[in-house]
Amino acid sequence: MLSDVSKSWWANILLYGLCLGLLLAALQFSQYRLLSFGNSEKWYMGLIATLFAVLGIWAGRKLTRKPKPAEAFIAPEFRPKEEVLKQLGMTPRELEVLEQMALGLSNQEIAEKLYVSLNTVKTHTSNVFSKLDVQRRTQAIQRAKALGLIA
Amino acid sequence: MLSDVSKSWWANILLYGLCLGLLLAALQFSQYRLLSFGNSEKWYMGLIATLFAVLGIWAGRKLTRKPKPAEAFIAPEFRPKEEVLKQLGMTPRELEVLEQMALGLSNQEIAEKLYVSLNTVKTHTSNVFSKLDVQRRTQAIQRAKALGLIA
DNA sequence: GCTGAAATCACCCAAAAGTGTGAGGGCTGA
DNA sequence: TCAGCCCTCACACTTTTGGGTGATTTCAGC
Repeated sequence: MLSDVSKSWWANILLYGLCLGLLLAALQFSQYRLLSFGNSEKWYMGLIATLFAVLGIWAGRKLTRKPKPAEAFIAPEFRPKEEVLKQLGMTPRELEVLEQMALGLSNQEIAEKLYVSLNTVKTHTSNVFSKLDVQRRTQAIQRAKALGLIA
Repeated sequence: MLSDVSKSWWANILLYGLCLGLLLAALQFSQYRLLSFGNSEKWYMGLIATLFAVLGIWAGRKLTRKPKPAEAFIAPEFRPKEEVLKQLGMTPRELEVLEQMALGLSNQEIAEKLYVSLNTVKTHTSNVFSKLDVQRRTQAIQRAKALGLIA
């Protein structure tokens, strides 16, 4: 099955292919008028070449540039990698605590934000650390980002 | 004065401009042979157009793609923003400690790595925190990254 | 030679973080 | 219904971190 990203990629290919085809057709059509102009073909050819070069640059930019958030086909929201989460056995609550941790909050602040006790947060953080195989929260944040668990 | 980045940019422009010029020259030259071929110009023109489209795509890619480490003109090493450092009054040693901190090391580990005492590291970290206007190391790392002080 | 910035270190104290154990309640699938 | 997972919380303990003060040394600049 196709992901959203690859689908939009194919849409781009089709779009630009269509543009190219149209331009080629226009080129074909213009041949008839051109021939009556005699030896000015040289300049005409240069014009066509330049036109296609510009088109190529434009297409190249469009095709290779990363889509900006505003123009993206799909929402660029962050999604934690589910397979990694499952593999580590990370529970939803633990991930939540991890996210707050990455925001620079203290355990106490996390507890207040999530409406649980400080001890509960400590339990979660401990579990997170052992699952990520780290000793400190700074390492946990690093690792979680590297694994794509948090933004 | 030109920065290294903008210098390489101009070098790219020159290079691709040269390629374009060469191709145009080749086009001019080939006109003579072409004319004797009679009405096969149509296909020839299409070929030229395709050629330039490909060239354009190639140039577009080259011009807009971020240079990879291996192919970059200049070393893509991280450079902390000097003006921000000066503005914050961050000393070289403090920055060094900050970097180690961002690697997830404890104060003790930083002390061993930098061959100083734990107390010295604590002094540095304290200074870093007050200069970055934060209370915890997690926040300091966040802020330093946001300010472009560390990678 | 004086001054100031930077780096070094010590000591003390408080707060936060991390470790380990135990335990109760809720929800779910076998 | 019952085992298993998850979430919750407590308590005790150690380690780490952060804050404040003060001191010494080195070194560049005036």
